[in-house]
Amino acid sequence: MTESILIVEDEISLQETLAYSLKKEGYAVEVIGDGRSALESARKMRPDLIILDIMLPEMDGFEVGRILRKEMSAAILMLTARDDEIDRVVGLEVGADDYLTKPFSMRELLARVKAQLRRTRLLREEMRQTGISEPKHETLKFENLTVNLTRREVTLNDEPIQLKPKEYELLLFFAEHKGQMLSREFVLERVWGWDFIGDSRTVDVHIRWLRQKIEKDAANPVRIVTVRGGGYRFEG
Amino acid sequence: MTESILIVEDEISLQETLAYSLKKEGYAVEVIGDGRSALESARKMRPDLIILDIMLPEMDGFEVGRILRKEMSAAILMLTARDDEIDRVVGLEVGADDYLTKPFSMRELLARVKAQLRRTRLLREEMRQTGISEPKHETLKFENLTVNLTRREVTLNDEPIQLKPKEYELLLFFAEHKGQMLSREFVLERVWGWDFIGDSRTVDVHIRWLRQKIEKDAANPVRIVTVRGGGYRFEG
DNA sequence: TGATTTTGTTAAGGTTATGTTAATGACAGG
DNA sequence: CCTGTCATTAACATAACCTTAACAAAATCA
Repeated sequence: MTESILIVEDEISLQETLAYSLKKEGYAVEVIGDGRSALESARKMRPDLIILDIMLPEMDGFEVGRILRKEMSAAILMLTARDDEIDRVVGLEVGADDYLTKPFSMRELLARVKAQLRRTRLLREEMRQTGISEPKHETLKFENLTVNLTRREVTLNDEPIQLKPKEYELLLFFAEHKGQMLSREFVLERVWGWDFIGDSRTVDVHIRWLRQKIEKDAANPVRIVTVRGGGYRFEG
Repeated sequence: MTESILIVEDEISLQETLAYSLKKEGYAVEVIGDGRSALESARKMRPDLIILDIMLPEMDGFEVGRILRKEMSAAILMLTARDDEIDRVVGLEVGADDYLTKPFSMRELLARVKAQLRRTRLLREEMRQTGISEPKHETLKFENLTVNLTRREVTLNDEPIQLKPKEYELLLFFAEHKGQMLSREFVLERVWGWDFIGDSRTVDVHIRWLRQKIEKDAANPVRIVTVRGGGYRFEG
């Protein structure tokens, strides 16, 4: 399996240098010149790594990174021109996995690319060994509770129940992680989006509403139990 | 639990700068000055990230990195003096996750540390991810005692037992260091956090509670034995 | 043995985490 | 522009928890 890399860079000469060097290393390379097209390409291509310049026409690298980070697990390596962009790049705003400050040597870039892909590969292998990735089921069933993905509908005792959008997403997320303790932070990152800024207690309130709708006795929940000091756990 | 970093660096001034900055960021930091001791420290400490200089007395960074890479999953960030060492560092020989070429700014180091730990965290969470049908749970087992990381649950004779948050974290820490004598101070630093201010006897009290819950006879403990003048040791 | 240090044990008090409700403000659709 | 729905936050209530201090017991030392 050859690994694929998407280069998002508008400077033609750099485009060519990068593409040439990476291809020579055996990667499948695609190049795109502006931010907006980058989104499309990435969605189609599902690359293993994205090399992303900050200065871009149409939509800057911050924004592109922010969006792609949410949508896929590809490693993101950002190219910055200025030192003071580092914090935004690696910090909460984008959450890039690595960065390079211009000017950089090709050797340096190749080294970082290699390191990132190495990590991704390890991750994938682990996931395969533990049998994690699998196709999404049409509906998830738990005794008298079902979550229908295609209809986006939840039933209790075969009766559809009315959930607010966030409640549905939350329940779905818990349902997909049955038996797993989920911290508020993890839930926020995955359901609300990694860039959510706000109080983690928000989760509590939504849990409360969910409980009222899916628990027999909301005051003594058995489906979504709280793990004090940790988070919550869906028991099915 | 706070994330821990092992710094392997012989230059005193750099040691201090690194340790100071990283502690200020909230990490538990330990420093060691030569290659051979680094191995011991790393085995005991089980850090989340290792900052490893190449130039070291006793045993150079290449060798240390090569060995540790095999033994643990900690991220390795190497400090190189020369550009032409990059290939050896990141390539097959060591397999470091990242590197910095001296001289580097503290901001740059912090950014890379943050990015690495973020990845590690994500990777662990992914690994713990259950998938839809039957969860693959990461579990530590000791005869009739199990610690389930995924569920954040402890069972004794297959029956879940109720642990308070600190008790759970404490037991987990001991379980991860089976057979090792752990001083109160070390336990405090890693379980309570390096910035905990207070009496180390606090540990005793929690140990007591743990014993009541996991020992057959709490008055004559065999799982968590006390090492007089030293600390405690988990025997499994 | 008697003195001293270390650890065991317990309970009280302050602290923190979670449950719960309501108010606020954002947003979409009419 | 109004109306209704929803997400978020603040605020308060309650329950669980952690730390400390104090004394007891055990081990160590002189």
